[in-house]
Amino acid sequence: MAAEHPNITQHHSTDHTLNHVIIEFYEKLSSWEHAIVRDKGFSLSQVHTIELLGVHGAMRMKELADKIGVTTGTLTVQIDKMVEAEWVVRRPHETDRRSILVELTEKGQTLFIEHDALHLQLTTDLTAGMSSEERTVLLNLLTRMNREF
Amino acid sequence: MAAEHPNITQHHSTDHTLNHVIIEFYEKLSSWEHAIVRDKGFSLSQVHTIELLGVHGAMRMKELADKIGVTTGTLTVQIDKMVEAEWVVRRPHETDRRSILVELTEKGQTLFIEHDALHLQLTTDLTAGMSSEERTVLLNLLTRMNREF
DNA sequence: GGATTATAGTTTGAATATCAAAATATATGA
DNA sequence: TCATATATTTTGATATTCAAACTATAATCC
Repeated sequence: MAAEHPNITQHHSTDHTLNHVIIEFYEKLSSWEHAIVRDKGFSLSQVHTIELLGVHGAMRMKELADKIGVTTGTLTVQIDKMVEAEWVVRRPHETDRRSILVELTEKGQTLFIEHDALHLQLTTDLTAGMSSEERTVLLNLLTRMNREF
Repeated sequence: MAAEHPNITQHHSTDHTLNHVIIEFYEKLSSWEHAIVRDKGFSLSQVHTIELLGVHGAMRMKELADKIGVTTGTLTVQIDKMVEAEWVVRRPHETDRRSILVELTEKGQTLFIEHDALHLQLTTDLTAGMSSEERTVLLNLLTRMNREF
């Protein structure tokens, strides 16, 4: 048993290996995001909120809370602060008067675009050694995984 | 401009699309992990710690803190609790007397294995629609990305 | 329709997690 | 040796989080 990797036996199936590679990828992204976030003075959840709103557009509180993985109570106070900072606004849902939509302000958009550019740089760096065909294949495979979530 | 996706223009380059797919994948994994964690009564950081120690084996405090994305001060109190719960132990570093190695106990190993099984199930589900060749390609591409981090 | 149950969001108070800075111990290099 | 750098812990203040109670609206059932 290798002293430095006590929990990995040598002859995993592809599935096990793939699983660990995904976990490693997730951990590394998570660590990268953490570092970015701390530098900018946001919390991790706030950046996730900006990312989600930036990529998906306006969303209900409940939907957002589910996607981030926090309770709606937690999200309420978080969104309060983000409204205060003028990154997002609340507006009523068109058809469901219980619901509230949250969306990025212009300032929030700018933050999203800046943060997105950092992600793009990372993605570019990580895939620098790939051919354009390989990047296309990766895009295809990840898209299909996202659909299955 | 599509009302529901105000921030995504229609004609992105592959790189932009790939970037957003990676972000989406990360957000979804993060949300999944959050939900798992809340059910079990751990914190997200604690599970990351268990994952990291499980996959990498024993690690120094500093190294662990960097990978998780917290300060060493934060990690100290977190590890205190995990030692208390008998999931990990501290032991001196062989050559550097400033450093402390953290490693999983048998109980911690069991937790890791249980958590890892959930991840494996997720990975299996997400790649259920792929051929074995596609899974191999995915493994190859992700491994190369991990190396570039 | 009217009553009941479910869902969306907010508020509150307590518990927890986080950081920055100071303190201690050891290592490294001039 | 002395000065500087690194690893960890401690501390006190701040921020985050949850669960539960509460309000408002929607959906369902008789």
